[in-house]
Amino acid sequence: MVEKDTRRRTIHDVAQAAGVSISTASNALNGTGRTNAETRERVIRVAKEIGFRPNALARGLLSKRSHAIGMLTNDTYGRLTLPMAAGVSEVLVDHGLSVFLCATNNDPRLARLHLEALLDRQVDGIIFTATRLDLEPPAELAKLAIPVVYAFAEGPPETISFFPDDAQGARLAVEHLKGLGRSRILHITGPEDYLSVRIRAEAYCESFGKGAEVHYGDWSEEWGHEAIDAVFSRPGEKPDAIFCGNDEIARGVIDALRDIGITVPKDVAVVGFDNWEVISRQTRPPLTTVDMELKEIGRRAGLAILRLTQGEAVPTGITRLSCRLVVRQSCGGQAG
Amino acid sequence: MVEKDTRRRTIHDVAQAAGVSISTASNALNGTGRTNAETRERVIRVAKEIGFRPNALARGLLSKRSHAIGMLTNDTYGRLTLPMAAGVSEVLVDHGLSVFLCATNNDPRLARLHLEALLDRQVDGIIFTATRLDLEPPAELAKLAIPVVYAFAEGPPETISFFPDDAQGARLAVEHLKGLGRSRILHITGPEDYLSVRIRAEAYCESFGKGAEVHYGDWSEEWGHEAIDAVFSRPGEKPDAIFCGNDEIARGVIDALRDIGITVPKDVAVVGFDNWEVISRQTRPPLTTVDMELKEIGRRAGLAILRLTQGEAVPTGITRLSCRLVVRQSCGGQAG
DNA sequence: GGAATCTGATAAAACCTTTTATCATCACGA
DNA sequence: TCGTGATGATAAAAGGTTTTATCAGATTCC
Repeated sequence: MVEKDTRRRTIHDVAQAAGVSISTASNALNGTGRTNAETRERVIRVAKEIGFRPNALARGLLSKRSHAIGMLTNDTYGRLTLPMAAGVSEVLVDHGLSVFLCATNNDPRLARLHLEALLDRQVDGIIFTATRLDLEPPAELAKLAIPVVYAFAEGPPETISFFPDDAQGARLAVEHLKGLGRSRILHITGPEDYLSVRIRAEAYCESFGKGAEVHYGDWSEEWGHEAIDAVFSRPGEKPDAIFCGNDEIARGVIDALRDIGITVPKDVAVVGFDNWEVISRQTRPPLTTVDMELKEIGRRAGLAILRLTQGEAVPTGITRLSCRLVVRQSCGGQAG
Repeated sequence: MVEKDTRRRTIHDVAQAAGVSISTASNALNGTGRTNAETRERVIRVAKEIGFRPNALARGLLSKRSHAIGMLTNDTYGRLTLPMAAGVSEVLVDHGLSVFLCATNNDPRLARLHLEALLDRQVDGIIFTATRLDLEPPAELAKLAIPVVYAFAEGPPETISFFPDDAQGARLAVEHLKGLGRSRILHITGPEDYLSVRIRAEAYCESFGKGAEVHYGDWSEEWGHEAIDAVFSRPGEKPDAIFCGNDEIARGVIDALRDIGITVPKDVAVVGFDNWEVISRQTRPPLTTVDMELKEIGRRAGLAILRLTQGEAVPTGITRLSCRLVVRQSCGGQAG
């Protein structure tokens, strides 16, 4: 009985089958050196026939480029990190780069463990992402010899970071509401110690002007309820629009309004933030909300790493990427 | 001005600094061969001093084990895949294995591209996960020379698959409701062409017995509303409990019940499926639901790959892992 | 004292690929 | 005929690590 050889084919096998030396095979396959057109064709044909694929480890060992990057994330695979990872991967896969995903779960020990593993693997670069903008990235990162890009996280000076443009997103929401004729717009949002919360609140105040009113709380539906109950039970003029810090709060707001007999969007228009579809599509009415374009942030971060690994320069500093307003039915206007 | 040497330290540097040969250094560091205790200590100390870490590429090239695995997933980083990825990573990181995450986005071209990249990188194994149990995994997978494990997906015969135990999960829900004295339990669930939907429905019917009633629909809150409206507007006896196919449906059901003046859990108890916390924690009252323990599925899949790469045998076939009932307030009972 | 055994260290091969330098062959011009 | 250049192929080195086989020296035993 003949044993089938299950070994992977190497360039040695190609050379032997094509009747040339290893170096000639390599030159032919990579288009380097000087090779006769006929031999080159033959080598390529033979390589395809026997199913040769170069060993990335050997290649990386020599070139000192592993064609892999690491993605280090702060959180346990939350909803922010993953769309970004999709964007990163999307940009890189066609350039032959693969992505190691490392969840540090906010544990410094785990972060160091993963970081060391990545360096041992000679990754070409690292993308660091966080769930909160104002969370400090591990200091070791800044000292590495390989490129590092921060996405949804801010690195030290002279590094490269990508963020959603929170201020522009907030303005988008407020301008939309103003454009629909709303004049008493409230802002109900998350905890004030989040940087993004402060930026959005500030942009809201500037854009809306006199009469702006911000209610800080937490990221829950519960809080949306509470805030509405408080606002509508006090005397005086009532708001005709609510700009919410995220979609969960918006959902609570909408439910609370319905409970006290106020119609959305006729009496009060509501805008959310995040476009977390499981929530925003399922509210009644479906929620108009600000999408942070996380996938695009991932794409840009991936592109930056790609350029850096190719030795090109990428401008340092923070790049803020535009948010997009997703119009559904919670504001009235064209969609009714 | 002296240039700082930014090169990574190699075992050659260690050997030189310790005044021994490369082989001795290797033996000392790995505890192989015969080494004098004193020399061994010295080598280890020197290695630590100059910050030596072995190059994983070189190591992998020789040992033919890259100490990395690939995770191939069907969906665009959905909520099912990611808890599993966390579980996988959690098990493997302490064994020095890293994880390549590849999202195929249901595109066969992309799947092949990623698969080839993984093989070129000499990964030690592959975990395939899908968003739907009855989706066919790519056929190439079965022919690979490296171990493959399926998580939340079924491989061909003689392969290794891990699933949540849908039947047990459904029984858990029904028994819980029965134990609380509920006697007219309805099942409102997703599309009948999902295998898991059929399994859960069947288990519900068996466990509940005579009078079982299944309503198939889609995975939306909308559908939960509709179903409740239909059931409660028809004549005859009304249910006192609803077992829902997922948390979104359950949320729709709870909202619909409130709208028609029926109190949860006093008049009708509700159980969900998935324990998708953004929903299950935020319903009013918070939802009692079945958790599929996705992270545990990931852990088991990771463990299986680990064993296989170490040459140990792992029993083939489908392993169904128990679901867990998360008791909140939507059923009454001890939690009120 | 000489053979046998043991100890500790090392040289060299191997893993697979790319690249540099070398070599052989042939054509061509002087 | 000899040198010059160009062409096409190849041997060898390099990358960093592990492993096998070898070697020198010390120890033990008769």
